[in-house]
Amino acid sequence: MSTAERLIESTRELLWERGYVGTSPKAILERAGAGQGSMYHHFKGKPDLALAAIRRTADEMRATAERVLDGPGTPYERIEAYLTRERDVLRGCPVGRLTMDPEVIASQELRAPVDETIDRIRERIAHLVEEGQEQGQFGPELDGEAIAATVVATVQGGYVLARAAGSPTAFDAGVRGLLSLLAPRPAG
Amino acid sequence: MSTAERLIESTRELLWERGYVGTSPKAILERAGAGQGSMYHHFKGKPDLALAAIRRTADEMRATAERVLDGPGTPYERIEAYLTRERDVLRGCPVGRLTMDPEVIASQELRAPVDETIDRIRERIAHLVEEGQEQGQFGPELDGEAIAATVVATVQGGYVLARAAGSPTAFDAGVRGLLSLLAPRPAG
DNA sequence: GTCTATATTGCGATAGAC
DNA sequence: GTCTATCGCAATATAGAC
Repeated sequence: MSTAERLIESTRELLWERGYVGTSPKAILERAGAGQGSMYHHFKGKPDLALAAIRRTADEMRATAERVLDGPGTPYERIEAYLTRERDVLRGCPVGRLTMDPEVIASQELRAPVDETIDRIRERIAHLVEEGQEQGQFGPELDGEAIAATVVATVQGGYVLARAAGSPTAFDAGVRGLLSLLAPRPAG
Repeated sequence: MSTAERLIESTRELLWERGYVGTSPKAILERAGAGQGSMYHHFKGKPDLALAAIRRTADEMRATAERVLDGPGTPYERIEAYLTRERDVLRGCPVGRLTMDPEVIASQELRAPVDETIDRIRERIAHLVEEGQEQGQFGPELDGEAIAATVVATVQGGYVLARAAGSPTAFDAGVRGLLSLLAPRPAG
């Protein structure tokens, strides 16, 4: 792996663990096994390197989510698959956690990949809910966009509950609760 | 307001805006209008001051939530009141945001008030769901603990969606979606 | 109790040798 | 391209005057 690659990968790990304000160039360099010069040769500085790392993490997460949401099964089953896919719950969401970072939120550039990724997933789920309605799996009274926001929020908030408690139990409970509310009508 | 009070209040504001790793003693002192000596006279250091601030914020949030959850109305109405109470959505949750802070999570002492507050609210909502079931307002197939986790997660995750988008719209959509799923059965 | 002065360490970036 | 050396400044804390 090239030095630039190792810098990006180290930054991704640290952004996930400690966020942007909690991640120092020094820590990145130590993890990547590189010196100061390498970083400033390949990147303009910390924000530039972080942007590359955030973009990659966001793209990866979007791909992972869409693989499940576009996979096999009924709309309900695909939403269920999205909600229950394996996650390292206590680590939190590498994209969502960035929204709690003041410097990410203050920067139009750093926030953009976060916004776009979450938005894309939300839209994909909204569309699935509408498909489910056409098939009679979900009631016609539901608003696809609103349900999609609830689904994504339950995941993102599940991480908060789990990390607060130091246990993934609450994440699983939140997902289970939502699935029980979403469960297809017997007529479905 | 005493110097110690001003230090705690300034710390609360900064923890909300920037988290623990993003908040420096210098910034606290500037906001409080105090010198280095005052802080180290009243508190053992940054962690000690942060603990006082977190405890107060957690206690306040718990009281605010319980005031609504123990207020008037049916179980559904009280959960609705909790979900729709006025919030400064783009600022995020002053308690929940701390779960994304590596140093808060690493410290048993700093995490405890966060854990206890979220847990208390969750338990109160779980109990409300069970009351609603006894009154036939919610279906007997629901699990109170799971629904409570979904409710709290929707709020916490709603902040994530809103901050990602730079607009409170998604928070409101998530809440609306959840309320539509929770809506009392017509028979209720 | 509060202040200023100071110590030590690390941050984020630059310079320039190799 | 990568390294070490260095810069200017802030983080966290201590010392000691007032």
